[in-house]
Amino acid sequence: MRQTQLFTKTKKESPADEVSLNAELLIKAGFINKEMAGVYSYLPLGLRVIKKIEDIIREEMNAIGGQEMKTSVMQNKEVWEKSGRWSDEVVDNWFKTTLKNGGEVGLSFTNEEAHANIMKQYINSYKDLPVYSYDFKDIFRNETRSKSGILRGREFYWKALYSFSKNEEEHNKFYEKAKEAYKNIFKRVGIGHLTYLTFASGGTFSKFSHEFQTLTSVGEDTIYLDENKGIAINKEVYTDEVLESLDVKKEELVENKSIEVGNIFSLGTKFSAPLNLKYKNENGEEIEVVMGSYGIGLSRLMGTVVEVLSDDKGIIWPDNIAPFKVHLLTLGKDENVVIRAEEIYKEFIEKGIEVLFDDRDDVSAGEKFADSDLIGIPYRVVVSKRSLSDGGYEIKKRIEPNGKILTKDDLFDLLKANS
RNA sequence: CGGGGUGUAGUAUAUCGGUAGUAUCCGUGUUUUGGGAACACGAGGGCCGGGUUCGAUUCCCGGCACCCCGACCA
Repeated sequence: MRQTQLFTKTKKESPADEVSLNAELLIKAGFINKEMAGVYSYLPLGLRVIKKIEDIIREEMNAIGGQEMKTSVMQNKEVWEKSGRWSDEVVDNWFKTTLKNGGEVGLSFTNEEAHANIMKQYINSYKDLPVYSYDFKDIFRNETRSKSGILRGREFYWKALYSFSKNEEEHNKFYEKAKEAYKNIFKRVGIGHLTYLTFASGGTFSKFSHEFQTLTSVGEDTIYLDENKGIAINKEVYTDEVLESLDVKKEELVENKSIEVGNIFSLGTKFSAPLNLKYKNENGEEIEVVMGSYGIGLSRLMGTVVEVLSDDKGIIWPDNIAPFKVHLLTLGKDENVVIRAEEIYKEFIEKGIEVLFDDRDDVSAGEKFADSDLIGIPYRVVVSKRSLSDGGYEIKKRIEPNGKILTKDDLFDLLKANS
């Protein structure tokens, strides 16, 4: 894409009404637009990142048998009354509204009921199980206080998968697979090295739930990390008993602030019982379905990446979720420079390498570099009089201080080797 | 929901009870191009409602919005 065609522009000034780093950088670089507290629009660059994250999650969910669907945002009150979660006394952060005919609807704040209710239509026999359904969805929560940019919004984007299994054993097998899939996701998104499987409170049907916590000082959670074992314990379940059951020693734990980027949870029959979600086994007996829930906040994940990977110049996107792989810059209006840049731009496109081409001819070199650092695309390729007289194209990784001059063939070889 | 703070051009800010200033951004022109270029000219502003006052952007009251701390949540 040509930067002259991109309608967003970078801002030099930080927004006055944002303190959090993720919002500051994402707004300055033109990835998101703030609409109101806790509500952000995703602009072309930001949407590209969200879609990259979405693709990674989709691949991992499909790999463990997930089937994608899209559940409605408007939710049927009756279904939620059955599960006991319609009342404001039970859930106080619903966004609810009234229909013209007087009926009430709510906007999705979570998805267990929606999925389980659909499954009532399709799960009748043991032959129908297991089933793993998921969707990507905008979720609405009437938070009393949203904060930290896109880390905690009133409207946010998530993936939720629900597992429907015949029994505990079948459930547990899938649960372990989901755990591995989640590890893959955070690794592929680029924060695997900072993200830890964390034991948290489980509820009625299991001792623990599992959270994926990314270390960052802006996090809202406190965890106790055992670096060697690669696991952590949420403060909410940090007791001697728990430590013993997990075979970790207090002396080896380090307290950290962290943000929950995902969680997986055994639900047992908490929803299948009230919603009457049952199947018949081989003997014709009716059995309640065993459920599990597996969530990731994509918008929060994007914000977390920005929080933990940026530097003083701007964002540093990991290769897998960067809006583009290459940021191509021309310096100067020299005719030969422009011709060579146009040439290599076409070649990037032909080779299927995602490229943002800073083809602006009225912008100084310094400004182009500053913008490029702020936007944070992994590879910067410069075409200028100097680079051409030095023998080709300068390529520099965003995370490295210095670049090098390569011929076109070597440049494409390098990019190919790193894709 | 408790506590604290802030609302001035697109953005970031200054001053002031009496014609609202600067930077950036934007438009025009000339000269520039390897780390946010220079000059000239031009356009653009006081959250909403009420009160005090000859006069309010400024002071007072109410509302709304936004930020931060706490409680609560992916």
